[in-house]
Amino acid sequence: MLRVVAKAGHQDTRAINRRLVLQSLFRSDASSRADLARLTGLTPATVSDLVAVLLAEGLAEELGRGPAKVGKPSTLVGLNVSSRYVISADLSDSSILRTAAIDLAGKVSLRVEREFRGVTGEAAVALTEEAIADVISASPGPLLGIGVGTPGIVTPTGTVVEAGTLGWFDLHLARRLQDRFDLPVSVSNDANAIALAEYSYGAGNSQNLMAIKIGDGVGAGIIVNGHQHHGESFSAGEIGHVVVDDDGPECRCGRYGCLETFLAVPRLRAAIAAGDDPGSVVSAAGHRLGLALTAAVSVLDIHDVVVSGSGLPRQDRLCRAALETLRARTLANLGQSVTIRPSDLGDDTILLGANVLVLSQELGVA
Amino acid sequence: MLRVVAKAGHQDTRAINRRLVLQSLFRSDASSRADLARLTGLTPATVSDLVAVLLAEGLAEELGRGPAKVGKPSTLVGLNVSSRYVISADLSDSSILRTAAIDLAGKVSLRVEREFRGVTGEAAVALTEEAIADVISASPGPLLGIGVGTPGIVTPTGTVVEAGTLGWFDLHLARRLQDRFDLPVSVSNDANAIALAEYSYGAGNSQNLMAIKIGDGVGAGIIVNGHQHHGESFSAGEIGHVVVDDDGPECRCGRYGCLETFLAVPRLRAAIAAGDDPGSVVSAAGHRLGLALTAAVSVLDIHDVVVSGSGLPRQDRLCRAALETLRARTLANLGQSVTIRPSDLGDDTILLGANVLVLSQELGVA
DNA sequence: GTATATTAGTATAGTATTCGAATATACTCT
DNA sequence: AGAGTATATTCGAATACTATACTAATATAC
Repeated sequence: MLRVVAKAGHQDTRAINRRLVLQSLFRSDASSRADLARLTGLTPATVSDLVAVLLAEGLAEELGRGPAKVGKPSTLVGLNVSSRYVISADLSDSSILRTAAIDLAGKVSLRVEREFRGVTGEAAVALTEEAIADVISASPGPLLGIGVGTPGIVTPTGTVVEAGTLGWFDLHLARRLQDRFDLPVSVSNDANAIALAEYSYGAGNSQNLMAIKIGDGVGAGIIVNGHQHHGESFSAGEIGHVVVDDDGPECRCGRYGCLETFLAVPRLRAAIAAGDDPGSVVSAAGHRLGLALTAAVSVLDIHDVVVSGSGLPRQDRLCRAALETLRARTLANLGQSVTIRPSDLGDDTILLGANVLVLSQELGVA
Repeated sequence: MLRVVAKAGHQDTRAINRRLVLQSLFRSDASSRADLARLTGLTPATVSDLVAVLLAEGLAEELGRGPAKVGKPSTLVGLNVSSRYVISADLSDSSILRTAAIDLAGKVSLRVEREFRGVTGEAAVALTEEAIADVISASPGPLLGIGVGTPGIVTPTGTVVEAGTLGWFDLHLARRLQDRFDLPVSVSNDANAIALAEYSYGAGNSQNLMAIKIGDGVGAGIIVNGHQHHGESFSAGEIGHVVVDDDGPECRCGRYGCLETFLAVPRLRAAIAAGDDPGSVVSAAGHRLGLALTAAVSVLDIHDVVVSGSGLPRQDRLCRAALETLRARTLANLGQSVTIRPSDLGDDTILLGANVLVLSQELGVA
């Protein structure tokens, strides 16, 4: 079991209870202090105190009278969704760099995009900083922090260990941005960001979730027990280079038959362009995905798998094929419980995931 | 990210700091209060206070003078390893029921075993209670709690959802034992218990670990980020019925080519008895294990895989074969970091795991 | 042999934060 | 109008931390 690593003092108690109240505010549009006390288990006195702080900070706002019942009428308190904004950046697309300001309700209220093709190394850092600076300067309110979703291997402290497409190696991106903008910065792998977004804003509501990101490559982000899972060397989710067919085509990694060789968008496109029936191509790819998922899903007992990929054709069919294969190859019990579904969060998924990261880091919510 | 679910008060602060001190005591044989303060980050005054409590409870004991250096000599404080005992039960073996009393150092100080073959349902509960009662009555000191490792699907609250071999379905074993013995009870799946034991007492020292239990069936226990992972329906680790060969032999689950059909001890024995070369049989089984592990290990980025099975022949060879297959089928980087090794904790692994469960539940250590 | 420095541990006062109880408030119901 | 009820605040007690000062016991330098 996880060792306790830090001592606790009064402020920690306070921080936990504050988070509890904030979480309640995030979940419902309006609650009275009495409601919050019941929800959190805290005494009314403590809740009043905490709410006063949140009101003073502007995070919460009073919303007038509650419904009239017997007794003193309640004063409703709600989250002030436009009191803070998160700056999010999505570096996962090799052709376009997306940045946005997102309010506390998760609504994108401002967007800045930049042509991104071919930019790597320091130039990519500079371009990212530029775009972020633009959003910040036009941002509609005070900022909570900056969240970034990037391809590659990322540590929880925001160092990009390796991101080949961007030419980044051991780049402490979080520190760079922190120094530049003097704001808290959180960085996450793009697939992990998708998982976070799905966890907080998606259709499912389980504590364990896997998000498959299909693009030029194939990766996965995992939520285990409500937490992002990074893995021993921060490489959790590396599913693209699992071999699923010993006689498969050559992969850019040098092996043959990696999942990526069947599932990456360019491969799918190429197969379809070559005249193969699109349905069959996608089904075959889904089958391979199912092969790779079976063991992982079984071992983790995950019921919620989300597939996300822009420009990915026939996602429904892909998911169906994957599920079919998975069901044929694991316990009936598990197979019946698992769903594999396309993401329904659209093109902003990674931006939203980066937003969740900051919300969770800075406010302890989402 | 995981929602905070409970409010915090003064006692929680206290509990966390107490755990910190206890953990330090568990880790080293003797430390001065000043050492503990440095280790935990707490002030000397707080440490003194907490140590006083632990001394009063008998959990800690003073051990005389520390080494003479400049300044006032220190008084060493250490864990009193015989101040509490955990009662552990291992129900995983279909022929023998093992119970033991284990001291705080993890040493088995008393053993009671019972013939177990064929006993199921209520009779199995009765037999378990009997054996536990025997250990308790002969136990060498005050008890911390009861820990049980059992086959089957077990919830974190100690309900055995399903344990076919024992004929248990929806049995709230923890409550039964709690009512009978008036002690805290923790119950865990046997493979999970092995994982816990390896995590706390094993050779590795990573926060992510997978333990493969090979017996009549095949299961896995997983430690993710220092925590036991139960999965969405408490079935995490179900790896035995992942299909690894479409043309494999029929499995008791009705499918063909499940991992179990290659790896379960009876299957291995049968193959060897049939005259096949033992080395080849084991290698082939290891290969299948590697197939099943590849995706799971890749997705979770686990570096430490432990194989445990009593009566399992040539474990070294099995592990080597599994690793070889795994390396051939995933990223070189990951493959190089992964180790697959036989357990070195012997026949008491599950007892020790159940012990860890109780230590972690009741003292917040291990 | 004495003064000084150093480390251990405790005692005391101050502070943060929660909790419980009492109280003020403002409404509905009769 | 008066009783009843739920909301919210105020106030004091309790808890457990931190900081600071203090005592104790030793080694070391001279």
